[in-house]
Amino acid sequence: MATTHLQQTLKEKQRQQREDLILKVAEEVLLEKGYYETSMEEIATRVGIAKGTVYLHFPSKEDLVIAIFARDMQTFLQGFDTAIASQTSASEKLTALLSFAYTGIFSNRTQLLSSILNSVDMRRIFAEKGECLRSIWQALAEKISVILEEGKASGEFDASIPTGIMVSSFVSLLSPQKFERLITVEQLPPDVLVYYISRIFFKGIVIK
Amino acid sequence: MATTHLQQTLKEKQRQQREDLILKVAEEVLLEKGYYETSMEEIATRVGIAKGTVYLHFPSKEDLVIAIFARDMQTFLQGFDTAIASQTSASEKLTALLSFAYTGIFSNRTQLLSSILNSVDMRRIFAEKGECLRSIWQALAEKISVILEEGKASGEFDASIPTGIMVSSFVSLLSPQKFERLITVEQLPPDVLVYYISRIFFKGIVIK
Amino acid sequence: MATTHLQQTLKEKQRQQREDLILKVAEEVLLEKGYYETSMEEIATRVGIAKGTVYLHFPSKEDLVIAIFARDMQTFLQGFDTAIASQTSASEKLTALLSFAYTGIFSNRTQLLSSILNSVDMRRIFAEKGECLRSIWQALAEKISVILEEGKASGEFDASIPTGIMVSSFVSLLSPQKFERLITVEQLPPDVLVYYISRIFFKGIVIK
Amino acid sequence: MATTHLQQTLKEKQRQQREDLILKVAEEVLLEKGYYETSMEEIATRVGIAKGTVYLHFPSKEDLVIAIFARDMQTFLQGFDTAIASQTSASEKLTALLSFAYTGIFSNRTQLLSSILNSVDMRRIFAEKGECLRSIWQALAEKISVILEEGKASGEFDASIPTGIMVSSFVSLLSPQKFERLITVEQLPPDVLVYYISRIFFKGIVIK
DNA sequence: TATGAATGAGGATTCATTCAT
DNA sequence: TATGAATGAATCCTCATTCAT
Repeated sequence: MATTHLQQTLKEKQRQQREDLILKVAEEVLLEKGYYETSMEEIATRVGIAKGTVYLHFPSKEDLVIAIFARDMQTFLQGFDTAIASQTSASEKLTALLSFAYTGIFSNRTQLLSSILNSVDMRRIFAEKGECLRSIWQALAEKISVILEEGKASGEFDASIPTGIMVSSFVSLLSPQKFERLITVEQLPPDVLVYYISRIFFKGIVIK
Repeated sequence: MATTHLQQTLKEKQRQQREDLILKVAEEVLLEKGYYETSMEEIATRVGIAKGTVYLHFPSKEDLVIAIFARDMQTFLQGFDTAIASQTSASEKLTALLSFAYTGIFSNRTQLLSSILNSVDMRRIFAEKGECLRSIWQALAEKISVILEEGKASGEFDASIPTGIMVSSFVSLLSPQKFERLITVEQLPPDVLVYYISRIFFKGIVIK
Repeated sequence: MATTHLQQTLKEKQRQQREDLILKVAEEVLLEKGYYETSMEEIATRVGIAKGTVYLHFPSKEDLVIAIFARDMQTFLQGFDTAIASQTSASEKLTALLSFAYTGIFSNRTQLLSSILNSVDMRRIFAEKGECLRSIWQALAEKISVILEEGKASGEFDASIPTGIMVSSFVSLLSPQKFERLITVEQLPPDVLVYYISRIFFKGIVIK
Repeated sequence: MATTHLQQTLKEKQRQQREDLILKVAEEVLLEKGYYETSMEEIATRVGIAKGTVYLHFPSKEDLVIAIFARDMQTFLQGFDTAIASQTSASEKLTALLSFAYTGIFSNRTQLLSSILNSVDMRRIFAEKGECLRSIWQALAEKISVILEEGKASGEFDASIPTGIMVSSFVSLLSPQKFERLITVEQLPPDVLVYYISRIFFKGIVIK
């Protein structure tokens, strides 16, 4: 019995591992080729399993992609909390977020998140199937919102600017798309980039 | 002779009109559905012509899409110049640009431009066929760059922030993607949005 | 009245000339590209007229092709008679025919005739529409048949070989397909080729 | 393990069988309709499988056709060797070849081979993709060449006729195209036909 | 459970033919 | 009469998904 149960758990663990591997590989291919140029075949091959096996984990290509994003956003949400945990002021928290998005292992995922979320194709998919994603996204926007409100309350941020616009602006600056060239081609160190972006977001480009 | 010539012109004009109509419709469908979910058939049907007729104007789906972007960017470039023509200070020019991007008839196109240019799928197509687009894009970035340099030279803008980062930040804020919800769902008037975005970009969100 | 009639004739002549030109050009393209790779568009363009104009002369692509072959076979039939006119013995006549097929301006057409008649595609077309062709072909086979019978009657040819098989064998050797390489690549002069082919046909390859 | 291996072999065998069936059916349709009138759809339907399945075996229509010819020529080459194995003199060998080409199950294939190889359309396809075919063809011509040279060396054949011309003539007489009518319409038994053709090729039609 | 062969809907593209001008 | 824009049937090919083994 106990053995059976352990085997159960072992199998479950293996299953989980494989699922994670599929998600990881699929994410890579997706980032490289985009949704429509990515075939289930290629994902399976790269993982080293058969096409059918992917379907044992995810009922459809759409669901697979949604799972990728769900996981990424979840991870992001967690990293998010970790990143702001050690910070006190609202602006420090936001800077820490930028840092988290542009630096280290997560930069690739941020890239994926924003790059694909922006595409019309993805939007359609999420519009139909991605209810769970929207809620995570909501949570994210809410967290940023809270920080901004905190900053306003403490007199740090300009309370006359609507929080919603602040959130959107911040999110815009958090998408690595537009800054990619600076990092890859012009070899700008990510932390320098983060420094300047936060400076712009907080103090603007105008000399006072 | 004169008649022939006029007919020539007339036909040419009709051809041009149809081509414009195809571009317009295709742009709409593209914006709704994205590249891969858009079929030539649907474009043709919506225009009210046969599939084959589309091919009389554009040799392939890719070419059609590239034509759309080329036209949009061209139009944008022109509107751009018009928009900044009557402005004197660098910050006024940038605000005018934001205004141009978010207000009036062009807002849809800005949407398309940024929404599709960001998709991985489009990137691949443009990487192969869209040399002309890259040059227009270069021109655009260059123009913004010039304005920012002007502002720096006149002491208006903070010269210690690299222009490249300023450009990317500005372009980020110029993509309507992230602000779309505010306009459509929360009914925020575009000019109010522009007011706040420019305020953030110029002065930041921190209280001095 | 007379003028009208002359004009009529003139127009008719022009029409005939154009029709001939279309046939000539179409024949060239056909020889180069084969039936299915040849488009009506290309024929028209090469002639220097519009696609629709071709249809004023030939109701369909199939009909155009049939017209080409009808003309070619007609020409061949005439050249045939001219070629054998000055010959007396049956074998001289056949040699003259080989010479006619492989030498001079007609070699191209012989090529076309045999090359296309052999293709399955053409067969289908001729099976459906080419009744006229079959009759010309009949006439041709009949003429060769007559010469062979003459030769048999005069004791020149071996009467124990069925004439039908002789005809088919002769026609086989008359198709430039298999000998093309010898002429183009190995630069064998056509008349030398004719010399040897007739020698094989008449005396065989065995040493007596 | 053994089971797995056997299953492997079984599957492989089934796959091979299906592939052979596709080739066989495709060959039939091709012979009936020619390359361009043959659709992948029809081939699939006649085999009793779906369109896509054909593509599991052959990456494109062109490749399918090339595979047909490759197999046919291979088979021909083998039958060729078998046919001449039991013969001693050069002329007996050549007669055996004619017999092989016109008699029995291979007659259809000979038909296809010569009928399609002669069409301009096929030529174009093979020019692009059919390198392997050319080499097989070379081998065939070479084998015939060798037999003819043998015959010349043994004093059997007339050494004053160039071997190349002999080869081409022989190949011409080996194409069933021109003799088809005799067999199908006039009900001439193939072996009688072979008898006369070889007689013509060896001794000619002239009475000595 | 894992496989991968089979499916077939879907879409881009071509081109013979028609017909309004 | 000549044109060439418009048509749409036809075809190749892809790939997400299913299912027998």
